[in-house]
Amino acid sequence: MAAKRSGAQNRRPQRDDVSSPSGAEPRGEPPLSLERIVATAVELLDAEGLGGLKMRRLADRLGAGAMSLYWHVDNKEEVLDLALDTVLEYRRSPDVGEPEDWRGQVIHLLLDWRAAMLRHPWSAALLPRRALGPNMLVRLELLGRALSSAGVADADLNGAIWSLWNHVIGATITRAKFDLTDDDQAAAQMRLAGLSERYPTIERSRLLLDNDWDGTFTKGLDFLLDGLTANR
Amino acid sequence: MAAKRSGAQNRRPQRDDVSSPSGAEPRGEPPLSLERIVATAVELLDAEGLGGLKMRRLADRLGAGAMSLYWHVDNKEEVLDLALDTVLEYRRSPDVGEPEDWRGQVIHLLLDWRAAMLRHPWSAALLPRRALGPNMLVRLELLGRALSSAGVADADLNGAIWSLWNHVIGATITRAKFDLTDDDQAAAQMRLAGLSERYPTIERSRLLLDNDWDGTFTKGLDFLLDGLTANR
DNA sequence: GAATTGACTCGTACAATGTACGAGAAAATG
DNA sequence: CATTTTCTCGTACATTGTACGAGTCAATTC
Repeated sequence: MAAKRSGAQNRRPQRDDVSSPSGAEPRGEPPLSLERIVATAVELLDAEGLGGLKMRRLADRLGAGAMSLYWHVDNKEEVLDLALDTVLEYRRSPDVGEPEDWRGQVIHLLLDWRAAMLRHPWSAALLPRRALGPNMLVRLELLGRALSSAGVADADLNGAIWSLWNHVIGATITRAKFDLTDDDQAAAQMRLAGLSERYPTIERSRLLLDNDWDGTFTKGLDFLLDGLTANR
Repeated sequence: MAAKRSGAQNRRPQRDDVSSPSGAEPRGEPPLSLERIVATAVELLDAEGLGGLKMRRLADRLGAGAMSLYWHVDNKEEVLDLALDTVLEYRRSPDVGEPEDWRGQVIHLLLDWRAAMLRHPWSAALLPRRALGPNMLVRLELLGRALSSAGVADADLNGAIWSLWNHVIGATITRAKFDLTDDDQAAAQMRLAGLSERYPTIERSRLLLDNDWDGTFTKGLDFLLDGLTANR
């Protein structure tokens, strides 16, 4: 028992040796900490993708031994959870905007959300498995507030939140997938062309090619918001 | 080179020994085949989830050696791809419905889609990574056709398809996640309660508890369809 | 019928990876 | 100084995907 770390903050006592006299470590590596681990994990994920995050590699980047991480973190999953939630932190825009423009607020909220995830494409793949971290909850809370202030009835609130959330999730995942498979994209349309008798419609519409992701996203968003407010 | 299998069908020459005289194999195991491998993989996934699919385990279930699978399949990823697409096969409902009821068709299409995925909850987690298999394409094709016949302009077609697709994806993933974390659900609301000052809205609406997933899904769908047809 | 080829199976072995364990170092505390 | 707490990390192991190559058996060719 007595889980080593639990919720312990890294209360480092400010190890104030300006330089270790024996210059074994050329780099003045700051000490390990949960924050540093997560930040570096995000770096690594951004640079190498989901598959690139190995505990050993992460430790290397931190100038630490692999097992040192495990004092701060229970396991790799926790690193991923924390990395995901970190990336989802909502930085309130300086201009809050007039509170009466609820629709603009919602749209801003969701666009920002989607943008945050697209900045870190690996985050999309984590969504299906990981739990909701505090930053995710903040976003849901803000969304709920905006909708509520827009006059969405309490009975419809959850449905509204989930619908919009689903839109973000779906759009982000789709977008991220097609970014990753990049070169596949042409190949995919090729494959389609070969079987164009079976898929005439999507072959003709070139569904897998020139897609206006941003446009699709905001259009779908408009439809949802229209619908949500239409039935009051 | 000469990739062992490539697109080769398993053209088994019908090994017609009714029973091997020396009863070494009590079980009349049918021979290995891509179909059997994928079918068994789906079984395993249904029974044990994504993490439960190990090549050795799969081979065991098939009464084969682990490495035998690799003649039929390039790697584990391919097994997952095939399992996902198998599960997404569209079985056309016997009553096709009148062609003029395009909206009913679309709704049926998407409900069926979602139902197929929820029957196999592991499929949701695969969506972000895997490519589009033939069965997925069939579904997109049918969706495109229905929308097209509904009068959606060609210019809007892709946007419409993707919006609806995103809705299915998002809803399915959200739903599957909350199914899996089941017991977490109560815990999640607890955690929320502890921090209810920070998340008053979603705490009050009990967002993480009593959710009417089916209702949310069809309602959001209605909004999207309304919007899609409203602007003609 | 003998030899060859090709389709298919599978045991062994290895590399990669997450992490249990426990020995320490270093700082805080008494 | 002694003791406890906090933190680091080398070693070792279990798990898992899969490369390799030998082996089996039927079909084909000579």
